[in-house]
Amino acid sequence: MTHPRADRPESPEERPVFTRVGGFVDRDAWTAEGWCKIERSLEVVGTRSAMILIREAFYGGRRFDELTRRTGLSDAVAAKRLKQLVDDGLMTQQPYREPGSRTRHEYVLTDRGRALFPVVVALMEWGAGLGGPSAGVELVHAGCGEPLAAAVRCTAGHDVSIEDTQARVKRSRSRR
Amino acid sequence: MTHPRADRPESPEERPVFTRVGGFVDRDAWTAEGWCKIERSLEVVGTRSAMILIREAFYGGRRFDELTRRTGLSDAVAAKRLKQLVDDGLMTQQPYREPGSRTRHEYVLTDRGRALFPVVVALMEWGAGLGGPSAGVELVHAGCGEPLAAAVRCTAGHDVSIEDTQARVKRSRSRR
DNA sequence: CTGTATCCCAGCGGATACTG
DNA sequence: CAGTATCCGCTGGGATACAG
Repeated sequence: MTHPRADRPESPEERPVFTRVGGFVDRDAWTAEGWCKIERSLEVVGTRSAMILIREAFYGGRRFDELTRRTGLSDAVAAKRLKQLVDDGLMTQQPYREPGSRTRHEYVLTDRGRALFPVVVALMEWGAGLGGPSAGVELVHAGCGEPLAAAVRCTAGHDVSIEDTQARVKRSRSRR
Repeated sequence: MTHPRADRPESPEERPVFTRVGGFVDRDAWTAEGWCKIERSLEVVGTRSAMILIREAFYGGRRFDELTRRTGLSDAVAAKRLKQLVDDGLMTQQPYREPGSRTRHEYVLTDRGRALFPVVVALMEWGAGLGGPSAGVELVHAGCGEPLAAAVRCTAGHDVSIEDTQARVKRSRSRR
């Protein structure tokens, strides 16, 4: 049943990608009901404005003013996207009172938003490899000062490379 | 100079994000010349079509037909995006000859494309947390069968959490 | 200061028809 | 089979003006 099978045994210029295991899906099963988890993610954070607002939130931005100015987004776009991020549960608006002034709201990341940490790090790392100015914000480990890098591991704790990755279809005996 | 400073020392409902170190940038420096590495990434893989074509390439898709059918993209969009991905150096087109038929081209990921591995894994993992059908493609470690997860580490090898992350501005004394 | 409302344009992505 | 060309609707995002 879980018997390894190379889908295209010998290919020209073998550049390893995931090993496909079992009968692999085709289009019908794919697009059927949002099976692809990447597409699901992109429906929420697939826009430029969403990702850079989240970046800015990780950098510590909280107030509307801060978030728009430091992202360079227009008020309208920022407001719309922030509302969507709140609706989607990535941020919440918390009342906040500065001594002596009236109550404000601050946007703070929820756990779901904070769970994008590896995504943000991975995108930053990959973007750094594209060339361009090497200046900008750099993320480092507070403990030792070394820069961060995204890694892939299995839940058993092993480091996993692309060659060691198997892609298999998980069927969840759904009704119908 | 690199003296730690909490930008907003005590905030309501302290939800940790990155510690900002040094004078933090503002909008002018930001948008100036593409300093943000995330924005740089998004200019290349910021569209839905780009990401899911790359996903499909990781799954082993190579031929134009395969890539369009399994992504559900229209021919036109797939062709346009694939051309862009080739131009941007994420894929190459390799001639490929099936015994007995004429020469074809296959799209294969370059090293730069394959470097998106952590991004893909991180997005899949995050998307799985959004709910929806739990079926679909699952990535596992071929060695032990356990599912993959994205992790963040420093180059010294320590696991790094959000709380242990410092964001600092790297100025690269650029000309002008 | 924190948004909302409107107008506008560019780009994404689908559908269809056509080429080599 | 592997695209290209055209048309067209939708949305993202900027600008500007206005509101609480």
